[in-house]
Amino acid sequence: MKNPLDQPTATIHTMRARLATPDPPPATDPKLDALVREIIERVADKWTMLVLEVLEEHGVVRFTRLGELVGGISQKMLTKTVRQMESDGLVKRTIHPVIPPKVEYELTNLGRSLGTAFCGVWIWAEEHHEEIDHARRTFRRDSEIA
Amino acid sequence: MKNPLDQPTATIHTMRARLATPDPPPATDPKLDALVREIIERVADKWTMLVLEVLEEHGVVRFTRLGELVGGISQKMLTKTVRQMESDGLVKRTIHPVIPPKVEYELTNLGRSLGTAFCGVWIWAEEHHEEIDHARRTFRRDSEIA
DNA sequence: CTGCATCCCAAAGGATACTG
DNA sequence: CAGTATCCTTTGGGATGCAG
Repeated sequence: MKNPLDQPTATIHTMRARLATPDPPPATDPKLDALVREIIERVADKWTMLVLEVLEEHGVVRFTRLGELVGGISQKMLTKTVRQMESDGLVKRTIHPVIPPKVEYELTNLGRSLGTAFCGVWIWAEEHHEEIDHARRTFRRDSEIA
Repeated sequence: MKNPLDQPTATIHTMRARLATPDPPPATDPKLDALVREIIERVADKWTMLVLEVLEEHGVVRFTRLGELVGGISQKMLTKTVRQMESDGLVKRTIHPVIPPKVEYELTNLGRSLGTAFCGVWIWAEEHHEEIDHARRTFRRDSEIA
């Protein structure tokens, strides 16, 4: 697909205006949009959200335990995800210089704030899982007809 | 540090307990959790969220235009993403039997409700992008020291 | 033992060409 | 225009190795 120019796409301004902020009109700032979009691309990730969930639930967790709690994640991806989250300031990593080694992970305030923001999606999933299930069945059935 | 969201771990379970029935639901249903988790894994996807955003902003959009508005997505992924969203009941796909072909995409009510739920994350990204940026710089700097 | 890096293979994703 | 098919690159996952 041709991608002549990164169309400024993301327009959070509309949604913000919709919600509460009676701020000045959305003089769309392309740089801000690009920035926000980049963050969404990073954060809208399956493993990131799952790790976030687990840390939110369990507080301070060690590496292996974190992997168990997330479930179905490879060490490699867990490392990568958790490093990225750390670099973005979502997670704090504490190394205890003991033998055997002990490294603990926990959310930062920033991480917790993301968890809160994303909480709405968990609730959405819980409230609408039946609709989704129904839609999937209908879609499959319609596809079979063809 | 204006962060009204700094509550101790808002999770789906604690939220449920908080909002819904005050007595019985501390017991977690593993099947429901698995179901909800599966939905999160599907939905917590970069392209899905970006397409959702675009459709929320622009209403009814044709295929090519949708790709342009999302930006940086290949035809393949756009097709795949939009098909998956359709099968999950988030998107309605309308084929107009004309030449040249015309296929229009728009959100369903379910899709719009997800958009609303995810809106909190966009706002979060906008409010905290500076913190993230700072965290990244700090992380890089600290890494360079080592 | 814990935690992370490496190797290797499978799967996801991008670019292009082509059809209805 | 809206895809599908094809080819090729990039990324993710399992297993292993290894340092602390």
